[in-house]
Amino acid sequence: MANNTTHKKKGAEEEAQPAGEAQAAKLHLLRGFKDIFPADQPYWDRLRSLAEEFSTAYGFHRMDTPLVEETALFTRAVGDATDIVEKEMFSFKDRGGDLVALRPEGTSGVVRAYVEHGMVNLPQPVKLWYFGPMFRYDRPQAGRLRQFHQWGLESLGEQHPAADAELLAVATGFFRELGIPVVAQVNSIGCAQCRPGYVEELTNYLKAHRTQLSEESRTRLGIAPLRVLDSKAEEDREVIESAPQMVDWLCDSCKQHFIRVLEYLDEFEVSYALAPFLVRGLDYYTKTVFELLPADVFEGGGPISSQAALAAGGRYDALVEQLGGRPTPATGIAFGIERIITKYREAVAAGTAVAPSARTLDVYMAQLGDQAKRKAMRLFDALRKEDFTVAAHFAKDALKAQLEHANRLQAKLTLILGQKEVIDDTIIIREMSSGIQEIVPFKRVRDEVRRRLAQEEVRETVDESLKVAGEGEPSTGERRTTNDVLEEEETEGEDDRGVEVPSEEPDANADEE
RNA sequence: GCGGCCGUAGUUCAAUGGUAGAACGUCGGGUUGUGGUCCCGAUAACGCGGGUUCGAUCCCCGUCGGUCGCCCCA
Repeated sequence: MANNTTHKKKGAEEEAQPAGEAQAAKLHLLRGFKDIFPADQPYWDRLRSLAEEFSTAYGFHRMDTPLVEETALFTRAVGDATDIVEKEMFSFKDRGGDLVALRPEGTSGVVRAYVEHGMVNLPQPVKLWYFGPMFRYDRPQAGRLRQFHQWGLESLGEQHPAADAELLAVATGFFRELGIPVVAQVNSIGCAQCRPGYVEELTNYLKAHRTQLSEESRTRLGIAPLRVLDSKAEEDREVIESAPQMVDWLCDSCKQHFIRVLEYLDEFEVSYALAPFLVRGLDYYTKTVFELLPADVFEGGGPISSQAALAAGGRYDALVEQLGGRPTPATGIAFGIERIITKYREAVAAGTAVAPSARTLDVYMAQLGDQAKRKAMRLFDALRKEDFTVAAHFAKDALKAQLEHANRLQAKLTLILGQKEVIDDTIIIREMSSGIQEIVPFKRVRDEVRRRLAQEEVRETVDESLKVAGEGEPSTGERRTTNDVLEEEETEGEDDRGVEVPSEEPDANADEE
């Protein structure tokens, strides 16, 4: 795992040494890792807050588990024959000699915590959610990173099929809210009772058709026959299509369970597609499994990209016991945040989704001269305490530079405090969009800021409603909206809507010092 | 782990077997109390190592990295 790094570092050091005081060696990101820039944050914030909103609405509670766990946890939970464990785990010996790993997925840690802390003794089910980074030492490509983020939900101690359906309901609601059309694919892969029989049948079938299979599938046949089913190789298609299907081999209880999951999906108004050949890569799944794919991967009929799944999950009734707990049924789902953000951006670019709103800046505090600087610092703090978003650059002296800064930050208002204003006990308020500015008594500055920001909001609301109303000429309906909003504003702020000239008396508003 | 394509300023791109240009950005100035436009100036790059060559950023090999695909997965 340290290969590239080591090479790189070695090279860099050798280079840096002879150079002596010359430039230090350049450092850079590890392969498959990404920085998340300020410009990206609105997207992340949106997903994080939406994830929290949906999790909470459906009764899940936040659970954070460590990024590092004993390697054994994952080999036991995920399965030591899976690729995730076999060749993709960031596993290493720590300084104490323990074999530890960066978590490759979220369920294992949650289940470990459930068992370790005796959550069986809590009212069941225990519904938990998490959001955080996962690590897999994979070769990076589209939709795949070595550090990526997942939002996950787990219902522990619940065997009811409604719990599975609920997860799909959360997922489809979430994607609808974001504006990303998805298709839910659902299947059941049975349990320890019925799956072995099916696997045997399938293996026999596949062996019988061995010669028609791709080389890859032939190899897989010996290791994981189920995996042959989701082969994307063209030559496999025919064989797979007429292969025996798990649904026909489900035992009664699995069958009943699956049917009821589907019924509940109807109740939740989740549209889904049966995917008889959907199997999942983690060993712990039983019964229900599902994947949510962006709807557009089905367009054009081409092969479905392998990194397409935006979310996936299923039931894992055996896992808790496998990790040393009492037999406890459970079901869960995980969302791939980076993949979702990619789709979300596409949808925004296509105009089918609304861009996340960036943080706006209410006030920029500009100052000239040392005395003004000091006074501005106090005002800055006062404004901040009133929950305005405020920015300033007290290290800059030139007004020009400060206004440039304000402009770049897209401040709505800039307050300008110079020597003259300090002497007069006034301050300048500049509206950045129009460039109109006004001198007001220093005491009134907070009220004035509040008033102008309220107006600004009204303007934005009006803009929005005009936009939403569409391309037609402004109708009377919209005009009414405008008036309504303004009226509301008036009752609250008692301004006659004099736009830029607020000569209201400052009826003895509380001084603040 | 395997394969394809790619690797030039902070970014997006260009040119060239004799060490490189632009745009945008950034910084400064025009405007020492006024931004978003404009004008002027500055800034800054050939991923690394080796080979071929009188000489390589250009050709070859390797490596690292990026990207896409396979495997696998969110």
